[in-house]
Amino acid sequence: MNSLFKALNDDTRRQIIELLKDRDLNAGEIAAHFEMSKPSISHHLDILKRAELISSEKKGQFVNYSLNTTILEDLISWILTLKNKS
Amino acid sequence: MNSLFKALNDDTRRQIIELLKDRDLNAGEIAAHFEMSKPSISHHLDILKRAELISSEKKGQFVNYSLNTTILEDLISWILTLKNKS
DNA sequence: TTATTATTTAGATATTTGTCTAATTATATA
DNA sequence: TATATAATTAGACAAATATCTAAATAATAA
Repeated sequence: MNSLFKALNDDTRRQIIELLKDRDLNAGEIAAHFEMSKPSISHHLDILKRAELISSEKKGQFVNYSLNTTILEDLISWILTLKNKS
Repeated sequence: MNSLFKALNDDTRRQIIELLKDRDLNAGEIAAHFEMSKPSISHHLDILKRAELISSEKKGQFVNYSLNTTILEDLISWILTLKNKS
């Protein structure tokens, strides 16, 4: 869960997640949405990947990224245990 | 949401939240669960409070803290919008 | 093969964060 | 009033983080 919370604790990364909600995008397309340099975006993608929030697949020169919502189940479960006070 | 994600991005703070899930505790009781100094715990409590994850009430010398799950609704909503790809 | 494009890696740097000790504030009690 | 207890604030410092530019890697196209 540590890497998950870490990954979510950044506005740029949350925006990337929301971009990928609509459709898969390659690294360049993602970077185009931000004023930040490509290496910085690459770094954010790496953190999201480590948290398993996104996955990547190389297609020729491009690297396609897609959202991975499975890991969010764990987060929801954790939140729900808090809400159901025992 | 920024302060919420920030607050959740720390193991000690998540443990504090889980402690408060069971029952309200004062600052000293919370600190007793950790090896960390009281000022550090106080600092964590402040961050949790700013995120509205906990609230505090002074009772004599003591300050009682209690969990505030209302704010977690927003988090769940955000997660759910990600899961329902549009 | 050479040049171009897409992406990541490496290394530097400023900012943020978590932690500590010492000092302060506020309340309770002898 | 003087002392003890609970908690926070202040200030310092090391570690982590986000960002940048320059260099490296990989694939495509001339």
